[in-house]
Amino acid sequence: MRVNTMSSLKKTTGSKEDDAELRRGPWTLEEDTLLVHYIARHGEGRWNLLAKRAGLRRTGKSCRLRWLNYLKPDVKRGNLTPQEQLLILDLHSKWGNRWSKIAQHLPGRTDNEIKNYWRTRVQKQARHLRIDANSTAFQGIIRCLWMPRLLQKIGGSSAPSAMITAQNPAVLSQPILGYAPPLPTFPPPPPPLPQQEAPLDMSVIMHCMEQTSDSEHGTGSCISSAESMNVSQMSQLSEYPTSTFQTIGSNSDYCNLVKDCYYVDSVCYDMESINLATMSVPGELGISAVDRHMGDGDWSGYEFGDNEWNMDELWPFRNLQGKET
DNA sequence: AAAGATCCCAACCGCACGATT
DNA sequence: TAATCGTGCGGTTGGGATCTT
Repeated sequence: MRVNTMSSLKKTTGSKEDDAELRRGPWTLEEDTLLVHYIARHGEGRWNLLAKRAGLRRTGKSCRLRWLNYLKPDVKRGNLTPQEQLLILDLHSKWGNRWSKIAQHLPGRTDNEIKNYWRTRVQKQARHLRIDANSTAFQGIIRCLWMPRLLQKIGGSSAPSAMITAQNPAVLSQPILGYAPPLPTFPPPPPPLPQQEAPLDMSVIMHCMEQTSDSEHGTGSCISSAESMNVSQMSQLSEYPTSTFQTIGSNSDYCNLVKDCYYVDSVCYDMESINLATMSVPGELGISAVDRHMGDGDWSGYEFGDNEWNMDELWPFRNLQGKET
């Protein structure tokens, strides 16, 4: 446990008396033990008093935070599961940065952990694309790209092209951590897509993104933020060719964008056919010509890893991302 | 192998708000 | 009614771990 091996303590910014009295910085194993034993005997609450009586030279706030975020027995450690990630994305689209409220729907996960996840994984992607993480465009990308991918992962498909379909209700009807989405309202999916679908025109996509990101008043997203897309709808997204998908959303350009991205990455996996050198990418996205090269990435062989599951794996533009400067 | 860059997350901070004195 | 206390929340930071060059 990293935090317990660290012995350095930051200096307080308070008075000299405070310096002598209060410890800050990483908790030691001894402090953890004191806190756990005290709470086991006397319970939580009255944190300032608790800190004194337990013999901890910590503020009540610090004790409370340590207990809630780390020591409490039901705190879950480790990577967030795809189900949890999906739930976070969905709930954040509804409630915004209401971390504690979101955390209430993820048993064992703390608001701090969810907040960290959002900042380190989700906002990072928004920064890479020079899109406001709270913009309609980015919300749409999350709903129409990442969430279907998470559903794909949840469905347990080993091959990237395997889809979660309406014919696979065993997957779709399962509530995620007690979160039961509404039933789908989509029409039956069309026949499978032909593999000779026209190559993706990335310049059109980027153009759509630019326009959509400029439209911040509710019409930009293919899925209304007011009425969130349910799990089945998201999964069925993948069943629709672009032409069909156009009819679903309120903004056909944007829906084409997200559909095309998802379609190309998850069905075709033939990024070799995209001539990146000729692409015209709006400057707003800040993707340099160099960064657009796919040389480092091997899209044709790309697969989702089984052990690791993070946003980078879900991100269709990951090989287009420039390094942050 | 080493240095620098980046990632990640535990912990801190300030503020708000309700309860209590 | 005002002051104080306890708690909770969201934003930010520090620094070890990991990755890249």
